[in-house]
Amino acid sequence: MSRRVSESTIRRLSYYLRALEALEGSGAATVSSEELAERGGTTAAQVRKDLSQFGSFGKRGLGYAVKELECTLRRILGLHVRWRVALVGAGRIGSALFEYPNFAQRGFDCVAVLDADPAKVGSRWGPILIRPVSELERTVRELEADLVILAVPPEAAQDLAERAVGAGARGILNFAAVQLRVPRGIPVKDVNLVFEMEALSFAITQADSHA
Amino acid sequence: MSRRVSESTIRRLSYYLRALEALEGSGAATVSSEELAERGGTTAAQVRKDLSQFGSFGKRGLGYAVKELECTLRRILGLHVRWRVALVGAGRIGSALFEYPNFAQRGFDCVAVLDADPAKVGSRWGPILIRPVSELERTVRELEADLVILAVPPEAAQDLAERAVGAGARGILNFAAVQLRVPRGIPVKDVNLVFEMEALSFAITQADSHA
DNA sequence: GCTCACTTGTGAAAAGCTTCACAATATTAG
DNA sequence: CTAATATTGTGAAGCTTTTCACAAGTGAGC
Ligand SMILES: NC(=O)c1ccc[n+]([C@@H]2O[C@H](COP(=O)([O-])OP(=O)(O)OC[C@H]3O[C@@H](n4cnc5c(N)ncnc54)[C@H](O)[C@@H]3O)[C@@H](O)[C@H]2O)c1
Ligand SMILES: NC(=O)c1ccc[n+]([C@@H]2O[C@H](COP(=O)([O-])OP(=O)(O)OC[C@H]3O[C@@H](n4cnc5c(N)ncnc54)[C@H](O)[C@@H]3O)[C@@H](O)[C@H]2O)c1
Repeated sequence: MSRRVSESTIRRLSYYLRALEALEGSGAATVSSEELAERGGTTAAQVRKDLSQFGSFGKRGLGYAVKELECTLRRILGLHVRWRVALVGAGRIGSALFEYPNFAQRGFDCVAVLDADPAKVGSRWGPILIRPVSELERTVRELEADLVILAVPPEAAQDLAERAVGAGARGILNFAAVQLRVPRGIPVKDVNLVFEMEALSFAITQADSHA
Repeated sequence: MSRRVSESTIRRLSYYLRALEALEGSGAATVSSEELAERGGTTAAQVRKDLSQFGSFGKRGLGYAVKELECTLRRILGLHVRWRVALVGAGRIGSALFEYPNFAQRGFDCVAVLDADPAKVGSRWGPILIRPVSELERTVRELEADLVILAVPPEAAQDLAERAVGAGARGILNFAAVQLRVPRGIPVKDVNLVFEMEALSFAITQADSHA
């Protein structure tokens, strides 16, 4: 059943899951690939291909059972368990993320916050005490953090990534604008908002020069 | 010269530009596709293919002139002009973005901040006065904002996107977890951090079930 | 000038992803 | 039970992106 699944498929699964949640709220019991496609911004054929990589979840003639597919998608995405997250960098982005209620709602629990700034270390964010980043390894190990969010300056990111992985972290969400080198098998997701803005800049410029 | 350029190519161009800036700082005058690839997390052949879509910028046997290529990439990405940005939603993400110095450094100037909350409207963020979102159209039009950042709740995003585009906005960076429908030719970039976390969750779960 | 080491630019091959098209299957109505 | 209608699951086709491989160009050393 499982060969390599593409990044794009995974992103779409997340969209489908959102769509299903919305549908469940509105009381629908089943949904067609057509409708799921509409909400996920893709095509019906793509929806079916995506899902078929993991099994056969629909009924011909009828569509997919909303609740059941929702549950299946959660399981596929690994969202049937809760994830333990350590946040490194208690700055502007770090604090926005920390206060973002969707993470916890989605199964991602922030179990620790770390920072290098002595002025921040020791202060409290709600129930969480900000720890010195020198305790990164111990924190990841003892609190069994699965995921690490790096919201630190670019020059600190590589070192922190290595240390976190060495201590047992299994995946990284990286806000620093550097290409992290990590051991094979450790997934890294980069978020770079400037790159997104640059892509907009390119698209507009391109359109202009063509007009 | 210009057929359709892929999203992935554009993202890599951004990486190359960062790499070139770093190289310029370290005094190097030329750089090979090999070295650029290393820093951009890709392969030498990919670098050359990416660049060749826009012209021939290298010298065989030597590589690329750092300063020159940097300048060329800026022009390709449309970063030789400054972009005027309106930020809609002065919440947690909005304020982190507003204070992020890299945007301005990169040519993206925040010319207005808008919010629906009467408690926020009228207060100042540095030199900027927060405006009521009812003035969105007028603001975009009068301040000639090119780009709009939507850092608002999902249910407000579609309406605001339509209004912004109607008033002349040419691109959107969207933090709300909805698939925006906009007129053809208006680029939209979605940032969804929960989706990134879910992709990590999937990758780890997948790896486990395979082990 | 000639050779050598190096590196680009690019057509062609390979790999990956999306769309198409339709047989297979389920439900409903008569 | 049969016909009509709906919708999935999937091989094959089509398209896009990446990788390969190498001719062609460049500068340095002698
Ligand atoms: N603010 C934004 O909107 C934004 C947007 C995109 C990307 N980013 C990126 O995210 C990262 C963080 O940005 P920010 O705006 O939150 O910066 P910030 O300066 O507000 O916060 C960075 C935090 O990291 C801490 N820190 C520095 N070195 C550290 C280390 N070695 N170990 C642990 N903590 C350390 C600092 O004390 C600070 O609290 C940067 O790489 C930035 O480029 C930020
Ligand atoms: N905080 C995060 O880390 C984070 C992460 C990922 C995504 N997001 C998404 O980004 C968006 C903003 O998140 P946030 O955490 O900053 O939320 P927030 O509640 O802190 O801020 C939202 C702001 O939007 C304003 N607003 C509400 N309706 C509006 C309208 N119609 N017009 C203009 N302004 C309006 C509110 O007054 C508030 O100031 C949300 O869609 C959220 O899901 C946030």
